[in-house]
Amino acid sequence: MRYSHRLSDAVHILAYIDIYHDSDLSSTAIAASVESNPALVRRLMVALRRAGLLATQQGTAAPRLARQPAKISLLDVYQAVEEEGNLLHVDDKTNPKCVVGGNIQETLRVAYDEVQRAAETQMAQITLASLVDDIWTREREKKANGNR
Amino acid sequence: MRYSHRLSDAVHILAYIDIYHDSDLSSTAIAASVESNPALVRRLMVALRRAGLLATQQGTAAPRLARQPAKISLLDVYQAVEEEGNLLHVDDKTNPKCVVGGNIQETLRVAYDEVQRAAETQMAQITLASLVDDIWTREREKKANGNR
DNA sequence: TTAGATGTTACTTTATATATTACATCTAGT
DNA sequence: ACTAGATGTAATATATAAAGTAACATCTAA
Repeated sequence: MRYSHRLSDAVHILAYIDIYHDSDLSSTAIAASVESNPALVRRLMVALRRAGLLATQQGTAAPRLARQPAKISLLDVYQAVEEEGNLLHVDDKTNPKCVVGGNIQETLRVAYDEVQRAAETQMAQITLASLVDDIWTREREKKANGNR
Repeated sequence: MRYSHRLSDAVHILAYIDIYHDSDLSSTAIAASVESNPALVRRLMVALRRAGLLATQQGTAAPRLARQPAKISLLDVYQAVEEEGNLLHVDDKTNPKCVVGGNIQETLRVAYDEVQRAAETQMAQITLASLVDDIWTREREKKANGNR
């Protein structure tokens, strides 16, 4: 499969807006950091706005976080940008005439739901604040190593 | 993205072999239940054999489970057939000159690893035996409803 | 009024999971 | 040994979804 980077890019956008809140926050500037393109950034920002995570508006006003970083979880971002929202996928064209083919779809759906819940519980415990903290920690470490 | 059904199809194969152990277990027969094609089934069976879950051999011998269904977990199957094995994916081409772009990849990798562990812990608790039980339960319920 | 941004759509490109085909290889049964 | 019929394996084609691209309407602050 071709992997989706929507979640990673959305976190990137939010972290960028938090860290560079006094600089250029245009979709073009953010896209340069993501190494993607402005339209994709804008589409993701719309999804984040609809989920109540980001305050954006047309015109020249800079976007800002709609909640404190500590109040935004990875799960919030995941649910904002991954509409399908399933980490595992059922094969939905099995043979209904067979005991296995006729029932395994529902069986797997229930099992996958349990896995999904476990993953989402963990995602709920990771905040944008902790991710931004980690980014800064790594940045400091890089500087310290570079100056040795 | 086009969703991968490797895990679902692999579980399907194992459940089929468990349930239909006295019938035709050729890759062609299994492919008819999966509504896929024999080559895909064979490729998945090779992966399952390499992981020690399935005993197959060339020639006419029927495949059989290498372990009891209660000793085969969804995690075992997942690790057997999903070589990449990451449910979430880091965008690996961010701008290294930016504080965010230069560090977020590693930051997200650590966070995603925690989510992955939570999901895998749950997968480890789901066995092939419980999945096959669930398939039979659904089959009985369908029959009961059909005979009303 | 206007510059410059977002919101939005349509289309193109690219990546990759699966389907398809073919054939080498092996084994059980004769 | 021979053969039928199965698996193991690779090459290629196809389908599909993610991301890239371009264009433009819309809005807002100065």
